[in-house]
Amino acid sequence: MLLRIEDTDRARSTNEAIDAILDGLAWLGLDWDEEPVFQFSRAERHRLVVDELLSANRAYHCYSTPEELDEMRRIAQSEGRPPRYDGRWRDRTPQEAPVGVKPVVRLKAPREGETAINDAVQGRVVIPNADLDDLVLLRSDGTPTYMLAVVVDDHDMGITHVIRGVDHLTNAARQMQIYAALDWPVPEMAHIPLIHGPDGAKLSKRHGALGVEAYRALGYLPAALRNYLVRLGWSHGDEEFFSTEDMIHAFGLQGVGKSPARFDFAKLENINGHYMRAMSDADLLDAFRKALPYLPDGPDAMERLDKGLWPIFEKLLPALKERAKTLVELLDSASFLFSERPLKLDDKASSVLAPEAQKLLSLLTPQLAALSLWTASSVEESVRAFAQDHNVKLGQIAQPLRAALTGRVVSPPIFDVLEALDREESLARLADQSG
RNA sequence: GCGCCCAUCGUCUAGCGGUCUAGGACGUCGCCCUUUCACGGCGAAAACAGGGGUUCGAGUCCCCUUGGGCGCGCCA
Repeated sequence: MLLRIEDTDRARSTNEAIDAILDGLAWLGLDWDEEPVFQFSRAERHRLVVDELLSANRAYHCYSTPEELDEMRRIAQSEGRPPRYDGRWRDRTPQEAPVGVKPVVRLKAPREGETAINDAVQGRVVIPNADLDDLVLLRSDGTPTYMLAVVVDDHDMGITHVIRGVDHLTNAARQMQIYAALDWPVPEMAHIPLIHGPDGAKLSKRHGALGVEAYRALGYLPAALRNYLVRLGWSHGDEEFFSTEDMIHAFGLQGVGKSPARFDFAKLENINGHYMRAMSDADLLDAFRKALPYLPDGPDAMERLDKGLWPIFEKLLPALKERAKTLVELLDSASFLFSERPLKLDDKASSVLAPEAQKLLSLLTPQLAALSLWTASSVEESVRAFAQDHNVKLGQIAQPLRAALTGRVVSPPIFDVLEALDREESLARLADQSG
């Protein structure tokens, strides 16, 4: 697989922008083999193609200034016509060129008839040529535009399928005019629907859309995101889960619908949770460690876990992962492990630790301290006996225990927590809260 | 404004003229499991945008309306 970076817009193609693309794709697991091709490095080739077009009289120099073009569009708009370039330089000679104006090169596009796109997803789409003006091939500074560059590169690189968002549909028509002027065969085209925001409004950077890197910080797994994304606008019967292998076998343009989908975080979370549970503990641990630096408060948590707490984390991971839909939730649900004593209790935990409960805990603590063996089952046995002796339900002692040990009212099974925390830490936390 | 495209539960979708009293998934709501929360299991509510045609028969074909989206740069 080959990666091509379309960097013909020099101002926007900053190193940061390019790194963000590379980084995002790599994280998502969308790999490429050879060195990326930077489109701008092929500018010389693009200019050569334009020379051909010029000498074949399929393109021409245009001396209209940006101000002139603005004016043109404004007037057209006010007269109810489409805002287009009017082709005023189409058939003029260079002798008429105003001095001091650097020209652009425009394609001499057909003015009548229509251009048809045979699209694998959209079907046959016909655009009147009157709605397509003479697009710019070379800017006045001599650099190629994207419109020209894609066509030349796709042709030179032997691209068989052009698959992209519908926002490129009319570009496809324009590009076909370039193919036609060059007498080149047109690759298979497929324009897939766009993804909308949860509110149905458009999803774009300008409207709060997230870059790939944001999904990493949100704690999603690349495999889960891929799975979620592939099911947006495409389906394969009733199947919901697809491994990379499955996708490769099952995916086809025939299954792609034409209507746009809304992005639904609830479903993404569900799928992510599914992947987390389905993963082996070792793989999940690995994914978690890799993601940690990017998660909110992750670096801080990493520092604390590095102080010998990883074994405890690992021990509780099977219980923890049942309760988390994202890596962020996983981190949050594990935070009691490395919280410093005395623990800060959340509101619900404080109310669980009423005086009555505190009294029970102070009675239980010495009994636990006397245990010769500290395992989940030995502790459980002891606590169950305690509950019976004091004629309380298990929950009446388990909940205060949970509150005292985790600072919360929700956690993995409490006896597993006791075991993971170990005797010393558990007893210390109990002492902190049994007042 | 002009051009193009879209329209099944709240959301993602199955459906390619009769098997649809419309299926699955997420979400929601019950119940079960249970030391909490999850997981898991069982169950429920929930949709063919509206109107005309075509046809023996329309969610499925055609037209209109309405509602959405995309495009109209010396951006990509």
